[in-house]
Amino acid sequence: MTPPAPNACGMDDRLDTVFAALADPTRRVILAMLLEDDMAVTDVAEPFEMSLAAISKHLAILTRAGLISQEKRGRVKWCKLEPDALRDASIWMQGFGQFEAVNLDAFERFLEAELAAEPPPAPPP
Amino acid sequence: MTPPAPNACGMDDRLDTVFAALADPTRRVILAMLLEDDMAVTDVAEPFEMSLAAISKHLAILTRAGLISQEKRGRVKWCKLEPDALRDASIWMQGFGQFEAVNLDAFERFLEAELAAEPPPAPPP
DNA sequence: GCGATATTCAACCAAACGGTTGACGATGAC
DNA sequence: GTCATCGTCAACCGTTTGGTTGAATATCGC
Repeated sequence: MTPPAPNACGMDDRLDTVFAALADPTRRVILAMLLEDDMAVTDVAEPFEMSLAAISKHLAILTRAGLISQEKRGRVKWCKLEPDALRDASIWMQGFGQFEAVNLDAFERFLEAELAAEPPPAPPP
Repeated sequence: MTPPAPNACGMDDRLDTVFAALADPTRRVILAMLLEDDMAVTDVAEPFEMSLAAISKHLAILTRAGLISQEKRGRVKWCKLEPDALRDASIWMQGFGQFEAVNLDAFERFLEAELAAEPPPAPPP
């Protein structure tokens, strides 16, 4: 069999870091907290029972994955959710990456056609 | 602040294992291979440049995450994609905004339509 | 300048990960 | 029965991960 083209467009490393970042419950909770509002590092750490340094490391991992951005204003560093970084991962999950952009476009057209045809079945509550 | 309810419904451990499983490029390629067809462990391993035992471990991780199932028929163990396991992860990601949850049903119909259109490259029987 | 606050850095630790090799238990072919 | 094939297990190895602590670096308020 042909080698399974593991990194067709360089997106693979990105997916590595994004999925790895999402694999930790602390980091997922942090993302959920940032969904409500931007927060300073100290405030992010406050509800957790671990050291500030540990939270700082988690935030660095989230930043490297592109899932948040950090901006220092004065002596406090503000953390901001960057939900766009989830998009690639979401797209991968739809197509498992191996169906190149061409097919994804086709899939989108397919979805549009479907939505035009049927009334959508009201997603589960 | 209130403790950030890290595991509201017990889905958290599930998400841990699913995202961790997806964080490895080898495993993502395996999932993509299984998207085309069920495969025996040996056939899954064939295109990779690592030992069969390593692939066996990867498959065990994917199985523990619920992303595939394995059924032994005779002396060959068949691996089958279980895309439903992606649903929880997708729903979690959906909480972060603008992307839709994976529409697996639509994606499967799309794949069937595509496979009916083109002659497939004949995966191993 | 001085002390308090905010954050990271550095060194360390235990545990998990991703890989190897070799032995092993099933199963199928003959 | 014998032999090859399929797949896992067990032990090992180096690296990464998730956490700790304590020192260091900015920055703010005074």
